[in-house]
Amino acid sequence: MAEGGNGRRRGKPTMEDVAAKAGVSRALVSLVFRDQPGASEATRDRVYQAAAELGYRPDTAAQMLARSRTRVIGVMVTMRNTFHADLVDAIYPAAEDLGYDILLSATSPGRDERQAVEALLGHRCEGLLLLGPNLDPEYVTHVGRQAAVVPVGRRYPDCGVSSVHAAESKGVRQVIDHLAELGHRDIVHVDGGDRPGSAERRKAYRTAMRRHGLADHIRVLAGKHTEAAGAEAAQQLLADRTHLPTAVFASNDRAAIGVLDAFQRAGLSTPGDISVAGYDDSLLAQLSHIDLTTVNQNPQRQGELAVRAAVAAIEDPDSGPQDHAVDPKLVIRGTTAQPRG
Amino acid sequence: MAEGGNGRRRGKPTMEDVAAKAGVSRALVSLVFRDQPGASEATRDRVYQAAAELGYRPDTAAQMLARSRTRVIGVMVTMRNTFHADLVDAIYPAAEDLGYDILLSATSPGRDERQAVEALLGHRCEGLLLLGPNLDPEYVTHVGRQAAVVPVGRRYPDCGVSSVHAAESKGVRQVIDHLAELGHRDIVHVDGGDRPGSAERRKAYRTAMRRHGLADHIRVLAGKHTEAAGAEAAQQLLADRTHLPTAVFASNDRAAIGVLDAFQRAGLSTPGDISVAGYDDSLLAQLSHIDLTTVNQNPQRQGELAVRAAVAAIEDPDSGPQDHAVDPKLVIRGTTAQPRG
DNA sequence: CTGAAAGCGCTTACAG
DNA sequence: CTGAAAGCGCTTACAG
Repeated sequence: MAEGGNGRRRGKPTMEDVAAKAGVSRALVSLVFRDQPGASEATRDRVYQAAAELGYRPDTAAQMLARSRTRVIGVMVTMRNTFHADLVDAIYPAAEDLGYDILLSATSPGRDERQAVEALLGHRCEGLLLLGPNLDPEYVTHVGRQAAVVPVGRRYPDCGVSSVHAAESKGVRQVIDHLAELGHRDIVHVDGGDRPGSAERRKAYRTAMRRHGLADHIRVLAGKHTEAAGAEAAQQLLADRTHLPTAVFASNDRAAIGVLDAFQRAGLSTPGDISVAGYDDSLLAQLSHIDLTTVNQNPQRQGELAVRAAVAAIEDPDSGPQDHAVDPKLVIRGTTAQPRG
Repeated sequence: MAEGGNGRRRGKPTMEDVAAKAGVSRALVSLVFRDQPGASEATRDRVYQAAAELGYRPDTAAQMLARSRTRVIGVMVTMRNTFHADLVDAIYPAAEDLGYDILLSATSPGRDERQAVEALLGHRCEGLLLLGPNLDPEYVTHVGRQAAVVPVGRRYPDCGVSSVHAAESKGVRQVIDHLAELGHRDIVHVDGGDRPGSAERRKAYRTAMRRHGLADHIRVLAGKHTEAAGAEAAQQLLADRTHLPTAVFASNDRAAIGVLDAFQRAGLSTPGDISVAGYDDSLLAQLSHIDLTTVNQNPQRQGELAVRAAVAAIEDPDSGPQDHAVDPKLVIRGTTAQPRG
């Protein structure tokens, strides 16, 4: 604030300026800012004081260059994805703890995943967290040679990279256990087609049904992780009212909401007439008027593990790739209950 | 791919390596990569070829440092905010057109707006787009001296910064015009308390009602831009069924959805018994089972203008601050219709 | 603690 | 086009 100037100050203060003002050497200022031993408390104070008065802030680009290390972890995200938002919430503090800086690069219409990744590589990220990637394995392998890549939410076996993902089968199993314990037998699964995680969830559904001796009740309807697809599946069920299931397990929350809505429009009440469960514990599921029973994938833990995995690979390049499976948690809300009768 | 090595390659290729491989000078490589005149087509090809074979990519940090210009625009965002996502979609291509790089910094629980901004300043962003900021004017003024700051969605008069925001009053006016033309007179407004844009929308509601000679029907209920607050406001209305309005205009979509839900639970149908309109044209509003009449704030245009405003301020520091008001557009969907009668 | 020096990977003139 | 040079703002070791 001791600036007094008007207009934008083009020449920003450098370490040199701080050193001059504090009456110390440039090397000492560098040392103080890096929190290294070798300066007395009094000197540190003087340096910080001078820096504050000048509005000095170390230049990240210069630091990166001089260190030949950036200490930056890049994160490829999709803004609209609330699960990614949850992950990012966990990633920032985890990175800070380990002394790393985070750079976000978003995919969006007109900016594909590769472009987002290339931008991060240009910034010389040492680590690269790929949230819900849809990149081909060859490319991931290639990028994995330039940075410590950690896909989150999908495994890339044989690409030489660590990954973090939810233990899908455990989440699905919890859902089916929950429904079966309530007394449901006719439990239909609306799947997510080729969407991430769908294949695992479909398979886990079959397995869990069999475990409960409900092999004969296995029934999978094709879906797509959209509300419309969920509604359509529900219409299919409603077409034969005499054989309505007592519960529907959808492959994600959006599809579950479509199912819910179609049932409601058809005059069925949830969970009175039919129970519905989703997957993701999205913001939508949490809305009080939806109040959907669903599965939380523990993004907090996944984000934290992803950062740690990247840092491990950066700091010890000889540590091999590791797959981290995070246990999801069933969240019981208002759309599941005992079947009528 | 001509790498053949195993394990992560620590020493990344530099311009020097490319020059050697292509058999040209370092300066020439620099020139080619910056797309400057002074190299023949054949030479350019050779350089690009060599770079591709080596997997060379210019080091952003080194470029920034050497240019004493970063050509980077930082963006402070909130991941969970879909409006911000829409803005970011527009910001990337707009920045690329003008030759700028984008750096995203997210706010999140445990990482406040200042922290997000400071991180961007550390990366020497020349421009700073603040999406839906809640920073105090003093701080904005201060940051505005270090970079070309452009708040989006809120004005900071007297802070010496340009801003981009929606022409709230025009959006509200379109909603009230629409409802009035349908024949509604009892139009209640559920406001957003102190949330961004709420004050303007509240005021515009009153003005628009007066324009239609509906001053006596002005009625504002306190809200909060949440679904719960919307539901609560609806309960208040339902408490006196004999004086139910024919239409409700909520200050944002989430509140509108709360209103919708409370009415439905009370056995009222929309738009049959009562019309409901929101604001934002969020993803929620677009869900087919909600299908909410609302106002689109034209994020595409706002994002584009924000980038342009920042670049204008960067490249011509003498251009004064400018406020850009973007016209919103009414999106008529299924929750509004003629009142019963 | 200081002070001088080299280097990180680029850009930017400049003489040839 | 080349080639040598200075500089961007730091870090890093090193002799004193």
